[in-house]
Amino acid sequence: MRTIKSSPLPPKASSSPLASTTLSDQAFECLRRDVMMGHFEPGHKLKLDELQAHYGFSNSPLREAMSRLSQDGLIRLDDRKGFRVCEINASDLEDITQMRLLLDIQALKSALSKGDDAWEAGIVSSHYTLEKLEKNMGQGSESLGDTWVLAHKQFHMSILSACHSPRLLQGCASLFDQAERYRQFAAKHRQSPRKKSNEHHTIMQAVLARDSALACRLIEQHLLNTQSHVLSALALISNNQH
Amino acid sequence: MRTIKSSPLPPKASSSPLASTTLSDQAFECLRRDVMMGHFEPGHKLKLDELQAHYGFSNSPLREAMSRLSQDGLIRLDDRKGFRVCEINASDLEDITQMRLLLDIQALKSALSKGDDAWEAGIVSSHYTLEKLEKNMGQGSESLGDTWVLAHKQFHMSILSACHSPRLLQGCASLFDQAERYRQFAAKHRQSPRKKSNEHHTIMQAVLARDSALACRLIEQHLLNTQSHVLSALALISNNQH
DNA sequence: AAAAATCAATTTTTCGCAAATAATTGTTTT
DNA sequence: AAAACAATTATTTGCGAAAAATTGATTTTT
Repeated sequence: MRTIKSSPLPPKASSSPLASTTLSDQAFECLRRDVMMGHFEPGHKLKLDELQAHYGFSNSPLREAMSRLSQDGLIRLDDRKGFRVCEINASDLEDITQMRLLLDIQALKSALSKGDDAWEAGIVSSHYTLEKLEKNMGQGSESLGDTWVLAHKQFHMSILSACHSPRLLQGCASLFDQAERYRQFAAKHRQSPRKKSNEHHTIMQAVLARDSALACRLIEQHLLNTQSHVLSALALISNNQH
Repeated sequence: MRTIKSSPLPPKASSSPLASTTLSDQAFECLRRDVMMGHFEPGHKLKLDELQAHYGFSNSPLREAMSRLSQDGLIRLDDRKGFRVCEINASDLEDITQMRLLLDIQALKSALSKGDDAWEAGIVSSHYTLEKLEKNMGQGSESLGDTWVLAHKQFHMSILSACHSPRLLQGCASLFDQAERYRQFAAKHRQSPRKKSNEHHTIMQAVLARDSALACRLIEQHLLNTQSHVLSALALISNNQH
């Protein structure tokens, strides 16, 4: 069962108005986005022909994009057996969460000590966008989920953005994408509607108040909540399929 | 000035007797090794023709290998300007070291609490190999440096190997490679001979004794020592070139 | 007759080559 | 001397061929 909802056909990346980038880059972004958004089922085989037909990119750029992606924990490359989207399971999610606890909290501490006024403004801005999007939730089209994911990532990364370490930031971003895939999967296979919470607002308040201890505690809880939420969804599904 | 010392010509990876792997994989390993070992100058442009001539791999496998490598912090990909080996500078090294302090120590704690007898045996074994290699240092050929690098990495990773988190382990390994590149660079541009130290032995003792606090402190010192050593070498060079 | 194994055919991945597109270098002209 | 232009160089990308794996079928054996 294939589930590709986005990206019509031609090299037309939705969020990249400039076409001056490489085709490989565009393919990379499209694929990363679609895998993260859960537009592909977890174990799905990524056949070259199908991707060519769906994206409009040709052999070489797609292959390069997937090669890059395979180093990022989203898709896997079996020797001589092609590419496939990484499978998901409980222990892998726990690994992701543990890493996030380590990296995100470190990045948060660094950001809190180094952030300036522009940084604070960025946080307020992205939070505003996120909240507004959540208010209109449920009515719009299916692509609204995509914009929420982007806004959600933007909010979290804006908080960490004042951290000076490029590697730490990239690690956090990469882990966010991997976790987001799990969240999307749980959201898709869930009957009860999304439970509203104002965790993001509370986090923002603590961050703006530069209350490091509180902010760290809240982020930690946020990550653990997400994990347990997805874990229970995973358990439900494996039960249903039995 | 090109400085490629290894890998004669054909697809003959030195440490991979099985030729059943993909050409892309072989190219990936060769390139990673050669960049890590410092066989390429830091800013060096990686032209397809040159690499084809030196390794014997053709266009496509090389391109895929470099695409993968570019996600790993060793080589860089400028849009439409090809690939080049990442440049080195003091602040980047500091970033690497900070990340290593974060990840390695976490992995060490985890390993210390989970390691079994086989784990201990692995540490003793790799340390023995490393020490033996260091005794014969300075007499052998130039490829002896390469084997030392491998043994050195093997020793450090054998300590961490009991850590259960795949992501943490991979992160430590990746950072090790990046740091190793700096170490190689410092070693190459250094007049005073390598100063002997028994840090590795001390670390091993603390690890085998499961003294977590001591082991963490020693690893921390080890990483910081390496950093300051390379930093002073970097400073010397930038002075000389002025 | 059923199960296992060998073999053939199709599908898919991998790789090399060449054309097209972009960037760089050197030259000429204003 | 500066700017525009032309020629060379290099990267990017599409395509086809070869190698490998998967699938399905036929045969053999129990």
